Amino acid sequence: MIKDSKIATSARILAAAREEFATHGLAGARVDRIAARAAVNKAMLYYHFNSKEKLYDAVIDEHLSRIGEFLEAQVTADADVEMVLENFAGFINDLFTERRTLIPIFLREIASGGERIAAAFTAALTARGLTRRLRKLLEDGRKRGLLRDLDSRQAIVSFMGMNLIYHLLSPVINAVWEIKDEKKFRQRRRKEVVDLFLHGLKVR
Amino acid sequence: MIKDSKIATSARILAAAREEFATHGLAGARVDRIAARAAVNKAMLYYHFNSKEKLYDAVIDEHLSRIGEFLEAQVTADADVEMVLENFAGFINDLFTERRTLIPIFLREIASGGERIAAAFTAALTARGLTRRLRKLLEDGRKRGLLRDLDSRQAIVSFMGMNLIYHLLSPVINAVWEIKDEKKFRQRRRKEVVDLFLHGLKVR
DNA sequence: ATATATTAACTAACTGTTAAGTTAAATTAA
DNA sequence: TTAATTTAACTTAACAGTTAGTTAATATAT
Repeated sequence: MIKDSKIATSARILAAAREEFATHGLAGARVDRIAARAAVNKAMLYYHFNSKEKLYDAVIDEHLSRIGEFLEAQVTADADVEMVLENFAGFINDLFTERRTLIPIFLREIASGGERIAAAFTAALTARGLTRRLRKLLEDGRKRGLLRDLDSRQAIVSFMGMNLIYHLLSPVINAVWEIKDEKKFRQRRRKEVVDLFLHGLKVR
Repeated sequence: MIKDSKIATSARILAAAREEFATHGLAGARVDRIAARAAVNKAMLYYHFNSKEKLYDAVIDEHLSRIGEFLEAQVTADADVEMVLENFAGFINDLFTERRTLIPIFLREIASGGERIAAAFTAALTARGLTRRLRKLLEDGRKRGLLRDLDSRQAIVSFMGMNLIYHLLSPVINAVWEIKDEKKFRQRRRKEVVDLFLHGLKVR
């Protein structure tokens, strides 16, 4: 069938490109290597994707739309602060665990300005009202005297940082803190992070 | 004078390389652009630094030794938890503010495995006993019933994350949270982070 | 039914350019 | 005078992108 083989080919190219761009970045990636890895003729990359840059764009877009799906699944539950924070921590964890190649691509995008990631995240988050709702949650808690008088944006950024840091810098952190069982450390982290943040947030 | 002109030339090349590698990464950097920016003939790069890779190494080493100096200055004060954490937050802040080009280079290094950064940080930190001392600090506080029963490594990693995140992801965070006055946000952050972490750490 | 045209998918070989790295000669300093 | 710098011009390899043509499947005409 034509359709099947078409999908298979361009999907194979995309998968190969994902790996190549993740390990070498846009400038360091080699079109010939992508073709070889996908087991297709190099001209097929140009037939299906027009240019190296456009292929890179396709890889980025694929990642971003996957993040969109993850966020979509997140919108449902609208419980208390604990629940929302735990969901968020889980979301970050699942996302970066499932999409191994996302982290290096993400890091390199940030290194070169991060405009497209910034735009995509802003659009994805505000479209679903997630920033607004997260902020409101903390501010309501504050008004009701349950949470401390902290700048909600600063607090949320801190929470993001606690959650993201190990995913972004695991090679460095593992070395510095002599972490042997990375998987275990990562599993425990989710709970520790929520606990620390909540304790830091609540009034005594 | 030989010495003066020698230093001037190779220092100019190094400075130009720092910028180039920061904006384009190793693979994306152009040797001709570095030469043009440094206002020297391209052959001078090879005369002074042998290869593009070695020049890149020199840039990395320069950054790492600067971090070493920052850490050195940190070793002195050995006060209470509050002081140590505030010093650390200040250290991170000063380092990344002073060394603008460090962040993109750092991010790209992590993206390509981060081995050299991991090794350098581990060596620099353990040589000065900073990891050990930081851990001991939290565990002593716990034994004396002042601090909560948290995994000290997880807590410190969280604190690192809170401190680093805005430096690493400012383009994204500014866009998502509509931060107009970046400088102000950054200034306030230091205090907010220490406050949140300490509150999260202390027993009620 | 069979021949003809059309199109998508694909390939091998090629091209032009870019960019790292070299060299041999000239200039400068001691 | 000789050693250290510096330069313009050059070489070479790698790489992104192209081309001209093939194959096989599908649609259209007779």
